[in-house]
Amino acid sequence: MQSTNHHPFTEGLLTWYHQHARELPWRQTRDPYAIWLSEVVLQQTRVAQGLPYYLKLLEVFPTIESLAHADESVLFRHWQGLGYYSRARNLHKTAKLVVSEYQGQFPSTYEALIQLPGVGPYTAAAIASFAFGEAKPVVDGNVFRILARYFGIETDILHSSARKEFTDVALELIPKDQPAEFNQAIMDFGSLQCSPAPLCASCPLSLTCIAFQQKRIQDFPVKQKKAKQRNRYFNYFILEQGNKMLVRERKGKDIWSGLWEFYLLESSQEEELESLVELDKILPKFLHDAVIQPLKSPKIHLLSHQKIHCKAWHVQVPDNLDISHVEDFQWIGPEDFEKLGKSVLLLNLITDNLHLEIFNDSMPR
DNA sequence: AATCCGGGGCA
DNA sequence: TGCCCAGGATT
Repeated sequence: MQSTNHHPFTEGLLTWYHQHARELPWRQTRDPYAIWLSEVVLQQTRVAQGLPYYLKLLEVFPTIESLAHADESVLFRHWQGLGYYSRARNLHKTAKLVVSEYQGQFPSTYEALIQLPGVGPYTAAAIASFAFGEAKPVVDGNVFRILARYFGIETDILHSSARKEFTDVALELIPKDQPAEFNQAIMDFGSLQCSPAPLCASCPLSLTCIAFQQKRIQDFPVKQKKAKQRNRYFNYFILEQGNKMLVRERKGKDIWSGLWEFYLLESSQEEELESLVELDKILPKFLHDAVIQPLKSPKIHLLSHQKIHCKAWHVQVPDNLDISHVEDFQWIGPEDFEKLGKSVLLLNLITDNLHLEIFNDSMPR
C-alpha cells in the first residue's frame, strides 16, 4: 500500500486524499464520454456550479451518439447560464467527429485526445489518466498554486513557459501506476486544503512546504498583476486671474495624492469632451462667460494600471468675476506653484504650454 | 505572446 | 471591487 519510493509530496498527498476525497459523480465511471463531458463542463467552472449542468446534460445526452445527433440549439439551451459558450459548440463538434471518424469510440491517448476541438492540455491529460490510466499530469489552476507553494516556484504562472515547467515538476511526482488517483487527489487538495486561502494549520504537507516554511504563503503562486488599465478622462482647466491660477492638492487614495494640479473635471463615463460645445454642459456656470481656449496637452498618459486620456483648456477669468471660493481649490502665483510637487502628466502639460503668459517662462524646473 | 470568452462565489 | 474557478481558441 505505502510505496516508499514516492516523493514525500506524493506520499502525503495520497494519504490526505484517502481521508478527504470528494464524492463526485464523474468519478463513478471510466466511460471516456462521461469523463470528457464533465471535464469540459468544469473548464474554468467551479464544481458546485457545473455539477447540475453535468447531471442534466448526461441525462439528456446519455451517449455520445445522442449528443452527436442532437440539434445544436438543444445543446445550447442546456448550456445556457454556464458561460464560455464556445465550449458547447466544440463539444458538439467533437461528438460528431468521434462518432463519424472514430466509430463512436473516444481516442485513448493524450496525443490523440488533444487534437479534439475544445480539448487542450488539461482536458486531454484528465481524460487520458481517468479513463485510460495514462500517466499524464493534469495542470490546472490548482496544480499551479499547489506546486508553486510547496516547491517555492517563483515563475510567473501567466508566463508562456510556466505550463511546461509545472508539467515537468508534476511529471516527476505522479505515480506511473496510479496517475488517476494522483490527479484526482491534487485537485481535491487544491480545492479543499491548498485553496487560494489555504488551511495551512491543518495541512499535512505544511512542514515540507517552502511557502509555509518561509512564511510566504501570500507570495505564491507568482502571478503578474492584471494591469487593470482603467480608462479615465481628465479635463484640465488652467484658470487664470490676475497672474494667479486655481490649483489644489490631490488627496485621498486616488493617484497622485499629495501632488498639485490645476482645476480638474473628470468625465466619469467613457465620454470624452470632444468640443468646446460640450464644455458648456460640464463647466460650472460661473465660467460660462470666461474666455476659453483649447490647449496642447499630452493625449494619453499611461500608468501601470490606468490609461488617462487628457485634454486641457486655458480659461481667462475676467477680473470682475469673483470665484474666490471653489471647494478644495485655491489661487496661487506661478512662482509658488512651481515649488509644489506635480505629476509627470501635469509637468508635460505645462511644458507643452510655456507660451502662456501666466507661466512667464518661470515654470519649468 | 496577447486577447477573448462568462457567470458566480467569496474576501 | 478584484480575484479565481477541474482552460482553450484565436489572432
